[in-house]
Amino acid sequence: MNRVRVILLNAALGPLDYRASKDTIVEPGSIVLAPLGPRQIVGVAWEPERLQAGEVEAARLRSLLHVYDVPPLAEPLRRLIEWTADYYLAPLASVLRMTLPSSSALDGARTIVEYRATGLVPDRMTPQRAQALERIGERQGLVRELALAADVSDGVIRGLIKAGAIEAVEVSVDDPFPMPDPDHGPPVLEAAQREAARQFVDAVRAREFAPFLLDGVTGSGKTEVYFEAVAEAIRQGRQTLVLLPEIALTEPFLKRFAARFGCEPVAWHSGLRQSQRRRAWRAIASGDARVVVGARSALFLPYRNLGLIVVDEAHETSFKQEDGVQYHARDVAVMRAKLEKVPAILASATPAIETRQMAEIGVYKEVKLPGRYGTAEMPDIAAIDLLADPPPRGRWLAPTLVKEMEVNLERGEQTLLFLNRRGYAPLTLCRHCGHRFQCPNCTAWMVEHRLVSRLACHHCGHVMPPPRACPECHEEDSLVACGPGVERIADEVAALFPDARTAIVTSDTIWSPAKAAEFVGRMEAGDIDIVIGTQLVTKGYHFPNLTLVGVVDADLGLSGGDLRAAERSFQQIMQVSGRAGRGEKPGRVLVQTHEPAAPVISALISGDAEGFYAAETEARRDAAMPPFGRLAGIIISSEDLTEATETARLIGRTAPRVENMAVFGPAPAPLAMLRGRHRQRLLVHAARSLDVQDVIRDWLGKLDWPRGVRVAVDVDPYSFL
DNA sequence: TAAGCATTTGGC
DNA sequence: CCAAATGCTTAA
Repeated sequence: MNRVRVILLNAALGPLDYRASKDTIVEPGSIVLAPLGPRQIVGVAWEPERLQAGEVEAARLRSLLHVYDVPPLAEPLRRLIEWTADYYLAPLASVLRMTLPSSSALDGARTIVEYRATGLVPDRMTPQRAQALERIGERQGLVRELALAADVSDGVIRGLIKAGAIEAVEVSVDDPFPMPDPDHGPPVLEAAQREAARQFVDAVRAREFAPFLLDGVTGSGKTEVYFEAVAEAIRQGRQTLVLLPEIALTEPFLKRFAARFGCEPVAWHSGLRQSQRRRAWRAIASGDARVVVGARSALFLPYRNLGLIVVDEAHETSFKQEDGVQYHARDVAVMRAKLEKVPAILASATPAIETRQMAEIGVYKEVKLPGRYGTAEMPDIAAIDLLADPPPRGRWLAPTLVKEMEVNLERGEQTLLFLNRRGYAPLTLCRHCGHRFQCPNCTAWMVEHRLVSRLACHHCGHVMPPPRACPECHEEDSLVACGPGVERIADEVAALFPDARTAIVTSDTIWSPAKAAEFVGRMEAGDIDIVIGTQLVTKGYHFPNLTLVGVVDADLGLSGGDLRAAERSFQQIMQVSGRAGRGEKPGRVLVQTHEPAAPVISALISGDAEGFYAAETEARRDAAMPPFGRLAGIIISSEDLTEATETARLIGRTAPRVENMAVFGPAPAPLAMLRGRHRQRLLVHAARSLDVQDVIRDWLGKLDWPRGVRVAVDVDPYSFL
């Protein structure tokens, strides 16, 4: 009898021991099916010495039901799972869940039976049989398909099978993915790109951990450069993982990849169907999937033979997972590269201060691309002072911007208006009694979406039809929209330029790779003159005829006031500006602001990115904020207000006194209610040298709170709501 | 996390 | 009095 320690896919349970018969060796990493009470549940065998479990005598152990016939999770991945659970204070089972597919994908290789000719001539030949054999030739398929192709009945085919002229072959339904060809479409690189590519190729060959920051302005050809590293990994028969921030980005990426390597890579994202997920997972686990492109969740897949990790648009905050295990995919990617002993390339035109700092102190190697590729120049950025040059009442586009749009339209060039606000208006109120429409489940206004005629909460998804009368004072037609969203800007554009063809690009209109592809197609064909979009359009698109960008409200991002507000605004406007003038025509960017003198705006206009970064970095250093200090948020939530506040107070009261650590709060979270749960927050601020996770684990581990109260720890938080 | 069992609630 | 709803325990 063997004792096997198993982590079950159950976040509430620690590791449990099971029995396996003497002759079945269950090595660590094996995926197993275990009985749990009356249920059967998937789990993974683990090194017993690495996990504590309650001692259960051998006689009481139950037997494992099954060991799945898939490759066991390799050691580097097991260590990554442990590290992630440890660092982000998450249950091992929750991290493990991101690695494993649904149980149907684990079942044995599913095959179907197909038929093909053996070349054997049957003893008894008939005209139908001769016709069938002739027409079938090399073809292989189901009986029905062969009969159809040969224009004979099923019976004829069956007869031939019996006679031995046609044989059965087992075929896997998990079709292999096409193999990318590293020499399919080699690019023409400029000198700086060649030098950068050479460093990456060398690193892939070295088979050692090597973190890089690939830093170059938008349009400098970063993708072509890291593609050379991907090509090298393919040549070595090793796998590459490319992380992208959002699926909306994947479509143009897949096209570029296909142009370079002759076929599309394997995509991994939440939109995959069950069968696609199964096929991709198995190909990744077997090593057959050579290049995998995915969002965050592709990070924990069981690559058998990883050779390279790339994080594209590495500054994107969407790499931070905000529910479940609150991990930062960029940071976990670097850790995985370290454990797998492979290079990691973080590519960005506007790297995060955290990443720049790592390059600064020499932990990451910085590889810079100096200018834009080819003849393209960086766009010219200017501010529009909304106090000096205000839009007419009830309008949001300043006359200067409108004039530029008009000129651009006449020239037949494309314009992009950027406003990071979905819907028509962020707030609706009654002009008679002042009633404001609030979400019943969240501390948030209901946002009007006029295109679908709904009021929607952007936090919980609650929707309602816009009422004709105010629910408070019952006055009819008294509701007014306050402030602009992209739909309202689109209305304004339609009023100003009735003949212009416009498109709204937000997560409401571009919610699938197919939608993104359609939009890209229309842009490239010149079927769109003016795009109005949210941050979705700041990402990775390349439209040569897009020459004017208008930032509708540059001050919006600064209102939140968290530690990264200025940095984020800067990155966002730099990225959206980077969409302009990517072809031969120069680009122009107009930034509407109430505060043209604000450091962010003046840095953008003067092009002094370095100065801005330096000042931000110093401010962070002075305040001992990340990356010079550490933060962790503790979020307490419950449907019951009293329980939430009581628990938050308990946690605050029992905060340990530790040197180099301060605890702030509890206080009601800015989003005091979310999805029907009342929320309280604490913030832990500590020195870099302190193991905050350990302190918090110890602190919360001693406490008890009512069922129904959730306490979540957000290590290295990005959201302070 | 989810099933199974015990206890409470409330409809008639 | 019974069925449904709610709560608590347990899992190797």
